[in-house]
Amino acid sequence: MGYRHTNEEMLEGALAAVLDEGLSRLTFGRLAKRLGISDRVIVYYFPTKDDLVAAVLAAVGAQLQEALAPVFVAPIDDHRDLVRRAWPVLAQPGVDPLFALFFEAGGLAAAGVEPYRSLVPGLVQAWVEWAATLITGSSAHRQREAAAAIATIDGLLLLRQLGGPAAADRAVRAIVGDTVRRA
Amino acid sequence: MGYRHTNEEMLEGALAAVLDEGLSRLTFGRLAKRLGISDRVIVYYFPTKDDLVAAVLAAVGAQLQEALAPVFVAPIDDHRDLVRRAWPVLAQPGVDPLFALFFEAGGLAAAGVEPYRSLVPGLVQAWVEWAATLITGSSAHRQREAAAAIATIDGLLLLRQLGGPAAADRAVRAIVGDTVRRA
DNA sequence: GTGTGTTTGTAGCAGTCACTACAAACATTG
DNA sequence: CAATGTTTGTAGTGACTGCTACAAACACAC
Repeated sequence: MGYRHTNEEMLEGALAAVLDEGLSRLTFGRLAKRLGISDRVIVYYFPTKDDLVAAVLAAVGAQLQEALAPVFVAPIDDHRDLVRRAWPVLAQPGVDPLFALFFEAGGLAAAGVEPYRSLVPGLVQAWVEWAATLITGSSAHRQREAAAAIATIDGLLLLRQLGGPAAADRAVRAIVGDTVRRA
Repeated sequence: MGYRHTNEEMLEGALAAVLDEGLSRLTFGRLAKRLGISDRVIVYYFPTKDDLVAAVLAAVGAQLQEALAPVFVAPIDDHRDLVRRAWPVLAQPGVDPLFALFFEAGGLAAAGVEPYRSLVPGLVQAWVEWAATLITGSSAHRQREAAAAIATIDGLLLLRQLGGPAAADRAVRAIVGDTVRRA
């Protein structure tokens, strides 16, 4: 038998743990107990808590992009086009806990808490840039619409977290409902 | 000379403290040190930490409404109309720290952390309802546009916190179209 | 003055946290 | 076997947390 634990296995466990309990309850001790191992194995692979959090946040970012990938299969005209297509995808189960994590990390980043302040903006920027490459039109148009799309989706999902699904659905109807027919 | 401390004075100090350091660094000890008083005076007025946090969050909510009040002086047609008028107001200094607090509390609420989970949704709901009363049109239209306005503004300000002012400005341009008015 | 409410000093509680020291058992490679 | 890397046990550090106990000084209303 090989060694029992690997970096990836523990990262998966950590991701499951934070999806379950949130970042604020991620500790060496709790994660070890959850995985049924010694806490010092985790420290062996992630020498500091920041190392662990950074790895978890990277995994969250990857999961978020993976969750949004189906939205970007077809060329996108503008941010409202994107929201219209994204909303059914964002209604899938598993999306809300993922964004709950994102908002928790984003809130801590906005509050200046390390290591979130240093890590989350990079995630958002990568996300916007990735969206920009999948929108049609001029470079300026793509950058504008990508930023608007990320902002709108984030706002809608935050409203869903804090105001409930009904309020978010109402907001989506207002945003994509009045269809302006423009080229 | 009267007693030295009142509920409101300490609440003001607590609000200033969280605007400075964030909710995650709000403790009895730090607040007392900042105010130059004993920590047990704070406990005397706010017997538990949750009492203190609840009072601070209520104050934050009031400040947010106060900051947004100038937006709602004129009748609002729809959420894009609101965003167009709100953006110059939201560029005022002091708005960003206030929303950083809101996002910190919202993130913790999304993560299920008490007492945020129990307190923040009420704030958001009150905010949406308040906005709905100031939008013109039918009841359904007002509710839709109010929810969309809150979602859009939150998304834009979150993008400003995490992606920088330039990205947020780009997003606003895409959302409100070419008729952006700047002050 | 008496009674009641406020402020502070001093001290401590029990819990959690990230992190460390050290030794021993274990697996893998060579 | 020898060398190296991995896992665990036991134990502990120092810092911080919300919260409490108790007594004393203080302000105020009556």
